[in-house]
Parts: sequence; structure tokens; C-alpha cells
Amino acid sequence: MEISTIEIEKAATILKLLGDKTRLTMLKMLETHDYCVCEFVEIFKVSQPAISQHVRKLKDAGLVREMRRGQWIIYSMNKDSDVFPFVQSLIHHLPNQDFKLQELEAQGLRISCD
Amino acid sequence: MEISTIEIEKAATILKLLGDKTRLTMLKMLETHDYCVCEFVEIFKVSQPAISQHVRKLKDAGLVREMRRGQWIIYSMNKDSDVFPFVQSLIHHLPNQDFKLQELEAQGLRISCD
DNA sequence: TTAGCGCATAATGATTTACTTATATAATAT
DNA sequence: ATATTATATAAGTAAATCATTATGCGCTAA
Repeated sequence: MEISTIEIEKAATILKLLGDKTRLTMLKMLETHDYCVCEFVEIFKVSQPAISQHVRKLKDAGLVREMRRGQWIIYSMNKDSDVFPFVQSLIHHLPNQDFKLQELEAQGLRISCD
Repeated sequence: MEISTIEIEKAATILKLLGDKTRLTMLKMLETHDYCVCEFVEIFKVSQPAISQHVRKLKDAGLVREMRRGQWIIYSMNKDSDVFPFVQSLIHHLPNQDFKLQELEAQGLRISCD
């Protein structure tokens, strides 16, 4: 089976981006569900600007997409990114984070419907 | 097929470590051959202390091993690390770097014999 | 024993990072 | 229109990062 390779320089950039617990967890969460900023704020217990800055970095790297839904902005995995196979195989090694979603729902804080 | 998972926090630490072009390239090179510090110095065109600091980080994380051979210290991949499967699948996506070894040999600068 | 080589460590400095608070923008609800 | 909610951006700051130069230590060879 062939594996798609990625330039070392580009890979290092992606790895640096994901070498942050918050962003890495975000991306793992986005593997299975979409999230809005305010949900991330609830989950990660940091300020809203901090979350905005994290998702912006993910977006600038082309790893996620944003779409407005009313007053919310929903973030989702960009599966068309040329580095998606790399990222996917990476987060495949991480434990599922759906329990965070369930915590949100238990608190009645789940926004997006997908 | 089952895949071994790795804690998110530990994964983020590894990714931050490899989110550096020099260290990432080193690790890819060590996938197929052992190297000593002076060879890395030649290849990466940075100071010897800079290289020492990079390999030390890789060693502290348990990703590489060192062994003294005369006046040289040879670094090799630690395939017994509990995160080796994660690291391996990651560098598997990177292009082979053996051309660097061949450049060394062409210049008569290859040290370690493995 | 002394000189030279390979490597590690210490000290320092410039840059980057990840947060914070304050404020601006955009959509919603009254 | 005005207030509220969700998000983005700006500005500032402490800490981490990655390089450098200077120096110490261990092995080899004369």
C-alpha cells in the first residue's frame, strides 16, 4: 500500500501547530463532530479570545473550515486539505474525545446540530 | 485492525518536539541509519552545541539512544520506546533522507559504520 | 603528559508563543 | 433603535524556544 508523503518543512509546521494540547484536542474532537467557539470555551476553560486565536491558527493552516450559522461560527475539519491524510493518521492514534461532547450536552450547552 | 493509542498530553509533547525541522529531519534520518553529532553538524549547518541540544531533547523524550564509540557518540532510534509506534507512523509520511547520507559519503565525512 | 578532537553544558540574547484584558464587529432579540 | 450574545482583533506580558559564544570534560594519539 502506498502512503502519500509530505514535505518535511510542511510536516514540521503542522506538527508545531498540533504540538499544543488545546489545538490537538480540538482537532481530535473535530474528527467526529463540529463545534462552535463558545463550546470550546466551555470545554477548555480558557478565555474566548484564546480559543479564537487557536482556531484561527488551525484555519490559517487549512486544517479546519468555518461557517457562520446565525450568531455562531461553526468549525469543522477540512477533509480536502492536502495534508488531511497526514493529520488524520496522526489523530487516529489519539483516544476518542466524545465524552467532552456528552459533558456539554449534560450541561445543556451543546449548540451546533449536525 | 487495532491501533495503539497515546494520551493526548503525551502526544502533544512529542509533536511539539518534532515540530522543528531539524529534529524532525534527524528522526527521519535515524529511521534508517545511525549518526553521530559531528555528522549532524555537517548536514544541518548549525553550531555543534545547537545539534547537541536537539539530540538531547530527543533523548530526554526517550525517542533516541546514545552509545559511545571511541571519541564519537552515536545516536540511534529507540525502537523500544512506548511512543515508537506513534513516531514511526508519523515519520513514515516523510520523504526518505538517505541522499543526505550519500552527500556525507561523497565528502568523505561519514563516521559511524552500521 | 600534553595536544587535539568530539561532545556536553552554561550563559546569554532575539524571537516566538500563549495567555490575558480591552475593544470592535456582526447577528439576534426586545 | 437598543441591548445582548457570539466572535474577532488589538495590545501587552510572562514564559518558552532556538540559536549563539565560551568553556569543561572524556577519549585518543603523539
